[in-house]
Amino acid sequence: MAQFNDTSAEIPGTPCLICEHGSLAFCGPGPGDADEPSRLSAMLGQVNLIAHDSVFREGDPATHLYSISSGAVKLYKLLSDGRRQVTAFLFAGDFFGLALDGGYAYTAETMTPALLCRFPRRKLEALFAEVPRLERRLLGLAIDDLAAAHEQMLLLGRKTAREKVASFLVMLDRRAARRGHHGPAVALPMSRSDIADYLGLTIETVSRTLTQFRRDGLIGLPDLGHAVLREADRLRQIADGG
Amino acid sequence: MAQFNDTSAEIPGTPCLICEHGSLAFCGPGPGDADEPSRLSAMLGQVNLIAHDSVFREGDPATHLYSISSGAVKLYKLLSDGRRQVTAFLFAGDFFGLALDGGYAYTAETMTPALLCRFPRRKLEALFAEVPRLERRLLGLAIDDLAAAHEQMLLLGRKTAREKVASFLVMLDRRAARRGHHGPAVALPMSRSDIADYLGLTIETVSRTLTQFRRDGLIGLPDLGHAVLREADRLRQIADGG
DNA sequence: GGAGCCCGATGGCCCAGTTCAACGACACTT
DNA sequence: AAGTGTCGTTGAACTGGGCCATCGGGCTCC
Repeated sequence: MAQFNDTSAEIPGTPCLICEHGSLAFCGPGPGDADEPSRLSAMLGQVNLIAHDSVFREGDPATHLYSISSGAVKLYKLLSDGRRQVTAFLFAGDFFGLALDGGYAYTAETMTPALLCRFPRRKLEALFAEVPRLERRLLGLAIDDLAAAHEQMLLLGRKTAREKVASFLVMLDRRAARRGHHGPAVALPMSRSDIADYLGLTIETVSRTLTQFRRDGLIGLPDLGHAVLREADRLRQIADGG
Repeated sequence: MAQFNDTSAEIPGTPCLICEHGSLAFCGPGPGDADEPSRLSAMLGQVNLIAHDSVFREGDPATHLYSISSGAVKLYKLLSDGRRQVTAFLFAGDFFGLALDGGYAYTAETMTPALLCRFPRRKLEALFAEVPRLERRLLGLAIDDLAAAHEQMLLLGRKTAREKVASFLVMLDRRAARRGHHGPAVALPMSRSDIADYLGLTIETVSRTLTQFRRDGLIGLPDLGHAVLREADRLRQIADGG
């Protein structure tokens, strides 16, 4: 046996798959900084995780920033009695783990097998001084996250179950398109329970609402892991409260 | 993240009222940057607004960053049919208006007469190159906001009316203490309607829940604009799902 | 291959919170 | 001081979505 059997595998070829995602990922190189990717790749590590694996938990010391090379991740917070709020679904090119000394504000868990790039926070901060553009990009990403969080608050606080589910499908579709997935079906790597905890609903209501959309011809449900938006415009209308 | 979070500052006599708030405000100078306050004050403008005045609206071009010198401000988003989600209540020392080129993600409105400091975004960005610590502090504040937003998602998606109102009172109390207000009563400068739209409830439910807390001896309601937390620990317990 | 298990779908009932309505307390105006 | 508008409280009835129970399909593991 001339081979290692390391679970956190080293990836041959490119030093960081994530950088292929370019402008979507915060480690993507910019036009004017030819030396930046190599500096970054020198300090980043890769983590290979199976599905339903925990990346870190709420309150853990925030040691790394993560970026998703492949796979899907969810973020969530818990109440003491087990009630859960999923605050984000993340896919290839997305990043997470931005936190202060108080520790991570949420738990991060894979939904599928996933390859993550991670950067030690301390080392990244040292690099900020040399590559200011890096910090600028991180601030931009934080602002994007903030806008998404505000949008989700509007959904959770003021939308009906029907509007919530429509918003969810439209959001997944838009983000899949942004990642270059233009197929007819949107991937649903998360469970119905995850969807319910993301939308502030119960599993039953999510299930019923999806069934109703299917009966109304708005969507197709070829299998549990996919949805086809047959009437995307109508869904967008429903999502916005029409 | 001490590097992001280093907002501790001693405030000498400064031309900007906002800087009196020291560590709370992002324009407060740091120990090592003696020339920073003057650079900042050179580019900041002050805005004096009456109560219930609009600072900017969702979608407006994001020209300035704002910091509250005195008064109280609310942020909110609207659905097309008028449903509203208040996403934040802000007080002296808080800042808002962080946005990218897509424009502001929310509307900002005063709840009381307010004195705001504002910084032109473009000029501030130019200053980032000279004073990197500024950008670091802004990133730290954005991360704080993000954690608060996640906490609010948990509240909106998974807490009961009783837990929501308790959380709201406890949050106001904690933040008032942070601003140095240690009196017996918490100020409620917002209307019942604002509270309802912040908690994802109706005015009636907020009113009934406050009355119930008062009957149970948990709070006092000396007048419409104040609440006294008589059993703060019990309220904290309720807020966390106990 | 079948026993057990997990997950999602569906039906029926129920309740927390909404909706509708009335009313009282102020503040401002004439 | 009477008229009017705004805001908060309270009561009564309603309902959207939660809760509980059942069922069925696909999976893993003997």
